Amino acid sequence: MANPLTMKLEQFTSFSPGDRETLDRLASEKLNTWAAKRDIIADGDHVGQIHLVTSGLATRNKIMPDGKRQIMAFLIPGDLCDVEVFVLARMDHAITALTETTCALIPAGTVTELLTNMGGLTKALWWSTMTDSAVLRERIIDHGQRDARERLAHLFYEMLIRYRVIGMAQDNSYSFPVTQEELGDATGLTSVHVNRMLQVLRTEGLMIFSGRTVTVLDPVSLKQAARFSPDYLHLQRSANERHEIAARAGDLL
Amino acid sequence: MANPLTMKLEQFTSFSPGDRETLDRLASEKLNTWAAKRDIIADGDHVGQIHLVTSGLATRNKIMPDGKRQIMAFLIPGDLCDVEVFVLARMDHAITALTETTCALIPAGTVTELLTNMGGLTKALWWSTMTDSAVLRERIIDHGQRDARERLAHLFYEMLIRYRVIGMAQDNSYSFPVTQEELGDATGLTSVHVNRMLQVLRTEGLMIFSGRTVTVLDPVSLKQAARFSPDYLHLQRSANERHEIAARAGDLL
DNA sequence: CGACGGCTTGAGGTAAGTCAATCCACGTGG
DNA sequence: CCACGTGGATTGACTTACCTCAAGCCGTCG
Repeated sequence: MANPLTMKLEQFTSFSPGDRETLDRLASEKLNTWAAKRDIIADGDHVGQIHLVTSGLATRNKIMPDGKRQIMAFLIPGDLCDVEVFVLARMDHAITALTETTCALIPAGTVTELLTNMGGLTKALWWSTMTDSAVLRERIIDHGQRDARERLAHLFYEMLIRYRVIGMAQDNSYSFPVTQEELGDATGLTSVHVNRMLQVLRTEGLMIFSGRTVTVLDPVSLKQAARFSPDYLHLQRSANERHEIAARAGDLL
Repeated sequence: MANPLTMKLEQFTSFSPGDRETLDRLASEKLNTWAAKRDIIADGDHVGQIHLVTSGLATRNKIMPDGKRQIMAFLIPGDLCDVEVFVLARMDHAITALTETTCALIPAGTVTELLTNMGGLTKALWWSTMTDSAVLRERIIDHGQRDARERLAHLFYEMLIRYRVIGMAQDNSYSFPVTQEELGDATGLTSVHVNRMLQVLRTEGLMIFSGRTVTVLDPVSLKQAARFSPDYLHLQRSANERHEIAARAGDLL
């Protein structure tokens, strides 16, 4: 009987018998089962192996500080839970079993082997992809959990950090040449409503968006208004290196 | 002067001098510039090289059939446009310059080299990651473009395909043991509203969700109600192989 | 100067949320 | 075998965040 991962992958590629055998073996070798409502991987976990769902149903989810839960994806047999292992230090969300769920654990050895053979460019590609996904997930949270004002605050705060990281922010302001229409298309709002919320943020003294430039007046309050939690950007390196990034984005995290 | 990609990546890792040199070279070797409002990569394009933004501002976006635009991400210097090259045949969205934007093109040679050295498992990981991202992007479109009924229809239709692909759907029905509360957490709706919309879908004769089981009564109409476009799942192989998948999900695409 | 793209403001409409009661299926213990 | 508790589904009445439509404004560019 074919395993669900191979079935999925065969939708787009043909495997050599060797590849298929490897995949089949990985998918059946080291199994583990979780009861319903149990976390397969908890938010913040550092995982050294990859989990492949082989039966059951799980969710990729995040519990917000206010207790609300955002489900970002349903995981069914054949789905991988935590490819982020490759490059990111820790999970920025949880994987939770909805029903009894069993996973195949792709052994740490295989993973570290792949990691060590990885060139600088490949690693760069993975990191870029993984953080992009994390940003996409945050955008889903946006819509589920944040209202219009919070969403805009979040976008502007995130962009400040991203421009800081590449050295293109001057202090707390940066050039961001978009129209309010485009802000609307990005946040799922109308330009009319974007306009009104920008006024609110301005009168609150949090930030100004004018002349294609964002000026953050009160970073702390803006962060609060955005209900911003920096972990999803994965900018934190090990503690003894932290001073290096402090110069760029550290105080925003 | 450090290039933005290296600056970004150094937030999480240290490079060997050799790696850094390679990255710096790739980021400056083959440059190309696009005027504002031009597509850097069009929806449906098949791309053989990777685009790295080095200056300017672009969006990752999708134009819907009704003409509305959903911006899924802003791309700033240091961001990669199309890592999907690795495994997916074609782009399922566009990259558009907002202002004049220049990109470094990572040459096709480098990319194919990486591709050929890729083992079956690595390829599987990439494909899984890339389609997961595509599903995440579709979820963003959900919130920007679809109302509650369409969103639920979309979720149920997508799950039907996914269960079909792994051989776990019987005809047009599948077991989906979630509560209406959980459907709400996934779609960004309240359980109350989920309930009402499920009733609508039922009375319209499109589908029934009862006893933890989804039964699609009218797949064609459900697909229409969901405004479902299958390209983001990347299940289409080359034309001469298409008959192979017809048995599983083909008629749904 | 007029045209145009983008911003601003106002008046009304609607999809979805909130709150709260009721109902139903079930499992469990007396 | 029935009483009860519990988690989930259902329904109704009311509220609200955001949308739509539409007009007016403002700066810029040909």
